[in-house]
Amino acid sequence: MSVDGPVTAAAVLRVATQLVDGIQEGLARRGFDDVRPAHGFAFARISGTQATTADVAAHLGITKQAAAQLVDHLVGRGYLTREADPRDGRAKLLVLTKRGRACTTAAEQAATDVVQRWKAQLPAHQFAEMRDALNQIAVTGRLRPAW
Amino acid sequence: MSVDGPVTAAAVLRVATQLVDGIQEGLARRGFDDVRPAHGFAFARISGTQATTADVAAHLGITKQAAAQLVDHLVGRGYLTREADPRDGRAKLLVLTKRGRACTTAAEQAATDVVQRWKAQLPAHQFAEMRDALNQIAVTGRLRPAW
DNA sequence: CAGGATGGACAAGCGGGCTGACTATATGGT
DNA sequence: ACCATATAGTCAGCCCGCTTGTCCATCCTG
Repeated sequence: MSVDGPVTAAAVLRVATQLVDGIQEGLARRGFDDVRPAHGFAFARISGTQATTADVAAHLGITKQAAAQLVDHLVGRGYLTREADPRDGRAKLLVLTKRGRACTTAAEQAATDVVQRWKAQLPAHQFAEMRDALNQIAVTGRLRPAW
Repeated sequence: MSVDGPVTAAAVLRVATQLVDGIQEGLARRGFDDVRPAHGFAFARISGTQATTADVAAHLGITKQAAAQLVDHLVGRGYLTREADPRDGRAKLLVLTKRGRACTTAAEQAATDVVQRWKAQLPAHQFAEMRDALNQIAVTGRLRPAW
């Protein structure tokens, strides 16, 4: 471990870089060239349970002003709409448009493509072990849009 | 795979986030609170074979102006010095100071700490499988300081 | 119903990266 | 030997994403 700690760490970063780059590239190839990784994390939150801009901010670990700016971008590009929240006069619910849902799907496909490439490079049992191990150590972690 | 592609992808990102955050936090705890992840990647290049600012730029995938700025910061903070290159009158070799070497060591220790935590959460054979799998799929990837 | 918490917006600023232009030195072809 | 091209580094100006600070409107709790 005294030597392979840093090596394993570097491998993790390389793999994550591959993934992020692969998703970006796959999205661009599918016609979504105006979204950044952080937008994907926002989509992930919005496509779950109902979300407001403040929810997105908390999810991404950024200020609500920054989140508002990000949401503005996505609204302007036709990925989202802001709808009045019937239960809270202050809040505006973020709703994915058809294009927004298509982008989410495309991102999932692109991510799957990358994972599939990894799977093809490894014996089946080793891929499964890696996948399960990652899921296990990831449970406590939050998802950050930047480093 | 149709469902666990995205799940595995998210796990990779969470794990990478844990690592980056852990390194940052570990460095701060050891007294290096004025370095960012990108600086670590610069150190990695500089502590290898002799490097110039342009080398760092190429390694990080940024412009040489941006790299010069980053190097300025590290020189100002006492992590690096710029020395004349005896073989090229234009170039300035980047040399780690004692503090720079100490920071590199601290970063490696912090990274190892994070990996060690993962190791403790998994059966030994599964950790080994994961580590080997990551190393295998990482070989082709470059290391990006940002996404 | 008062007082604090929360969603959202506006303004200003910062930092890290970018492009563009320039100097000085190296290098390779004629 | 000379000139053309490439490269290391710097200066200047800009942009974009995010920040802090401030404010309003609406909510929830005592």
